[in-house]
Amino acid sequence: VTVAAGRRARARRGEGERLREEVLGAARELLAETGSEEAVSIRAVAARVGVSTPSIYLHFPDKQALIDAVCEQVFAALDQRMEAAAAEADSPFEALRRSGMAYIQFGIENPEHYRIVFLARSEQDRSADRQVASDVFQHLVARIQACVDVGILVGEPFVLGMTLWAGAHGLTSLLVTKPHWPWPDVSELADRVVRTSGLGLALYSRLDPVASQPDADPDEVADAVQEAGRAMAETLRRLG
Amino acid sequence: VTVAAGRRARARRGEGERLREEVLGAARELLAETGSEEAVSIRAVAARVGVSTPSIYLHFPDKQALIDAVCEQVFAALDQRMEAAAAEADSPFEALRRSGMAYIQFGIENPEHYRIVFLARSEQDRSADRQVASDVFQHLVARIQACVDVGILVGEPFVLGMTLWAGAHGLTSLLVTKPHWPWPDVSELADRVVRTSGLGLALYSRLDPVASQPDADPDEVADAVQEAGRAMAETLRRLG
DNA sequence: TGTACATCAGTGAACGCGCGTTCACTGATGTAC
DNA sequence: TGTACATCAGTGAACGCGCGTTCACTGATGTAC
Repeated sequence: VTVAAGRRARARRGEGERLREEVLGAARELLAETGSEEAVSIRAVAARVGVSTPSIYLHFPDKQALIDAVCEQVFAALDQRMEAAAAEADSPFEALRRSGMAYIQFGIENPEHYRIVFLARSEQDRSADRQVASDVFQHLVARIQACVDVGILVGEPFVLGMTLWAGAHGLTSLLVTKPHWPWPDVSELADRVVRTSGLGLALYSRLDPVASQPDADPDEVADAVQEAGRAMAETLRRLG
Repeated sequence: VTVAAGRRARARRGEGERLREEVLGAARELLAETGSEEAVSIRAVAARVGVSTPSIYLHFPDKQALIDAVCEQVFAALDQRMEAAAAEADSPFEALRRSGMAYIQFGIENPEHYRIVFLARSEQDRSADRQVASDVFQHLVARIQACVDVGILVGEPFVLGMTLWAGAHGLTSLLVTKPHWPWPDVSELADRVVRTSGLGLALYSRLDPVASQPDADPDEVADAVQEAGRAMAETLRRLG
């Protein structure tokens, strides 16, 4: 926990809001350095900014409000990254893939921010979070809807979204929480996870429901898989 | 934080180890109730057992050792559940699927234990954890190896294992950290995620590497998908 | 141009709390003679 | 059968720490007259 170099110059009249931004920035930095909500104390944030502890309360009613504000910024940054990545693609499925990669990339680059936003227990009342988080999810659902529209995915976009989210989040959170694990090449693994989820989803959702039963006849399953693969290929050719 | 009913009876000579088990059990309970490492204090554990605070130090050198011992138990329980689930299957691929479902189920039933074991930042020095965690992972790799042996999956079991783990862990950790999210039917979603990961992995690993390039020709990709689906179906028929 | 005054942007000291850990101790239990 | 004593299983009180939060305050900045 580093203390600011000198005593911060006092803001002029009407510029009190400046401190708010500085506090938010310092909290974000401390979070990135320590990686746990508990480690970011009001006192540490104040010291980092170069201001006395009670000054924080001029702009945030309590500690939770400060943390919430940081989470909001993190969600917004993630959303922006994913949207930008998707915008570079020339097809809906590719857009989905790129946004998935951007998600994982964001987590890798900001492990501690990712941790508090997606790995900390979310209490029932953090409505700000919920709002912005659901922006991220709404955009995912929209990208999936585009894939459904062109026929590359079939099914209910909300549920498809959960499945894809689970895949990307799974890898990201493992990377974030187990940095000492003997990971193979990370970007290759990310690519693999994203493609596996996408292809798996495309295939699974085309599968005859009968073939998904635990007691399905093996030959029937085989036929269903082959047919699903054929149908998927046909869609790809049509779109290509 | 509940306090034990009465003062606990003192152990007889040579039965001092009994307290160790009681402390471990109380720590496990408190963890399940509060769900955060910080909330499980030495003082609370002692109170729950009905013993004075310094007594804990008779059996654990410090708080970290106590938490580590609890994690070890949780890993062991998870491993046991997955192995038992796999044992009921009559084919390697089905064993893999069942162990995946058991993993998610375990997380849902023990969200707070899951949280500290898989969602808390793991420091470099928790070697006990690493040991037991890798038991769980070794068993997963062995099950995947069995699938590779019969030809239903192709590739390097370690990397395949990461991908599957990411899928199951992704859903589980989302369920654990975002209980207020508007989840659809959870067991159906779990089934979907596990099957999607399995099928996706089987398909993806059979895909001609050329087709996985970002700039691959769409028709080539379509052909590769169709061929992979056909090859997968053939394997399923052969095994069925 | 000068001055009284309201407002704004902060500050210093203190509060009570729960925490991990240590230390010198106590008193029951078993054992040697 | 009785007694001195070592050992074992714990205890009570205290330590120093960092935390979130509150309260009465200060002093610079701008404005009204």
